[in-house]
Amino acid sequence: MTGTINANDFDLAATLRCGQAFRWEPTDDGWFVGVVASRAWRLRRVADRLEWQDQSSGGRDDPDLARYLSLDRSLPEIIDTFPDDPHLAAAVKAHPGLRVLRQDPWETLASFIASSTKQIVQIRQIVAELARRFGDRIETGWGVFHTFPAADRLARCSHRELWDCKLGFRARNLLAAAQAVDSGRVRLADLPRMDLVAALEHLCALRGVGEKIALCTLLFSCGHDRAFPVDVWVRRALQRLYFPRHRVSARELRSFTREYFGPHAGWAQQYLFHNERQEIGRGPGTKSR
DNA sequence: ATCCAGGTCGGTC
DNA sequence: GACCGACATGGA
Repeated sequence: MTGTINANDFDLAATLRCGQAFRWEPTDDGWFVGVVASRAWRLRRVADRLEWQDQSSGGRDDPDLARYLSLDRSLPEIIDTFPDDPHLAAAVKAHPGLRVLRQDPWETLASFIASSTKQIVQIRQIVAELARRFGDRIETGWGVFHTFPAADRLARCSHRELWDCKLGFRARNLLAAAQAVDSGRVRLADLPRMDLVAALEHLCALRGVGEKIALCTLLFSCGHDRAFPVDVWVRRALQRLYFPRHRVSARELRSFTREYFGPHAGWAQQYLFHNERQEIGRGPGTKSR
């Protein structure tokens, strides 16, 4: 099937390549290809609309795509809630149209469990390998794809099988998480309607899941717009922009990020994160990365 | 070769 | 509470 949806205030490339999702790839003929809701898609910008195709030949139209891309929300209204400061304004101006996605909670949690002290390139490799080995195969006219394996599938993997996907010491954390989700001990479906603090605690019960990974999951897949994960990049940005005079403690940073950025703090975080990463490679003293 | 990566955990002081 | 090293692996 094919179709278009309204896509004002939307930057497809920035949204898919800003580090919140790990499975989208640009093609040389101008599309982005990936898998959402167990279906392969390709997407591209056409004028002020988003054109999409999926592999089904007569299947259903899908409102889930707009939801996945957060196109059902008003970006200007979200940005209006940001505090009025020049640093954040510059980050927003650098990538207007960047949106926080609503991804599948399990895929997001699993991906970020794999992310700890890994470069984004390597996270992408790990996630791709998990899908290739354990996901369901999807054939399309424009390539072969794999769904991200559900928790019950990974729960049946051996430690060695996960280890072989280059997970290293993260393998046992991912296996334990898969088993916890599969058994119902951790209930991802409840996270969106839980209080942010309660949801955070629920996820942090998992070994290998601390505040940062939990907040990424809650922001990128559960609609918790207030969740503000602080990683090395965001930490650097905040230190330089908001605390130039003294070195901030983790404690100070936590209270600052909880108070200052408002009800959609996580979106602000994503602008700062993406902007900080883009800075490298175009600033003076260019370190390539 | 050396450092660091979208961290977390279990020890110390 | 804060500071520190271990944990695996590979890219730069």
